[in-house]
Amino acid sequence: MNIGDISRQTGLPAKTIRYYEDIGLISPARDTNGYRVFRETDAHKLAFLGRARELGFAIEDCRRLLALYEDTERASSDVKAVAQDHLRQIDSKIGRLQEMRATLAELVKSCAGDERPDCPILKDLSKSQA
Amino acid sequence: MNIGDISRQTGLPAKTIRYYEDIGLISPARDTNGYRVFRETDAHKLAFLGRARELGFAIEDCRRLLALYEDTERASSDVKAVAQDHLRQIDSKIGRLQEMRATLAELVKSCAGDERPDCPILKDLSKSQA
DNA sequence: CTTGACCTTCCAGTCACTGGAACCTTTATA
DNA sequence: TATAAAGGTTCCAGTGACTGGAAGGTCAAG
Repeated sequence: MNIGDISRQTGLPAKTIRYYEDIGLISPARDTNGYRVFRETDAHKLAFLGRARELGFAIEDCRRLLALYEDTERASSDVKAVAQDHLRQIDSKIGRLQEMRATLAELVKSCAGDERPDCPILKDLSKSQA
Repeated sequence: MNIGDISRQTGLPAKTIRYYEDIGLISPARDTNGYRVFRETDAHKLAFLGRARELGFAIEDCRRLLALYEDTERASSDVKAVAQDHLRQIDSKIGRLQEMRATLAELVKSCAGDERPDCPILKDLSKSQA
């Protein structure tokens, strides 16, 4: 399988796949013409990576998860720890976004949105301390 | 006021303030020794920027908002449009994060987290299509 | 034999800073 | 007065996870 095939199969852009090789997440074989050759295991790893990235895991987390995936002696607690940590980070991100959202929604609601210059949004932004 | 003073006053790192000058958001005067000199208007602008960034506005949005802030002929609808657009983006971000969170929480819950290798998290990540 | 669809590498850009080096200026202290 | 500490300056490189584009090699079809 060439990079285009695997790209279609996994839904990952070819650029991304090359990048993953660059940073050592995968090491596909090479054909005599220099083309990358992807086998079953590469396909599996890429699918794994794609799914982990979808769940928001950072690349370094993906690296750790992939290592655990390939280590049949792993403890599930190690995997769980990575996931829990990520879950906490997602929660804090959501929290911060919801704070922003609340303030912003208030401001948007209070702004007439007409041709006049008077604007509570700008008023809020320009006040010294929140 | 030197950069250190304004940094303490606004809570923005000196590095950030220099960066804001670099990209043309502010243009503080210069002393004969080359030091930046910050006046009231600079202080106001920086406070404005700090607050807008806190609300998650992108730098280019900040630039637009600052321009509107300084344009006394502005229409509040222009401000509102920027804010609404940002609000929509925050909402979509929150939505995506909540989806991740839901899946991840399920997986974490289903994982024993002990010394055994069996792990539903890895199982999920390795399955071909979600 | 050429066209077009592949593939390759390498370099630069994204976003909003942040760290660090190398150096200059001002202020406080011995 | 010498010096050291605490400020200031510029410039370059790195962050994360790609993405775009240039310049060029390879392969199958007509």
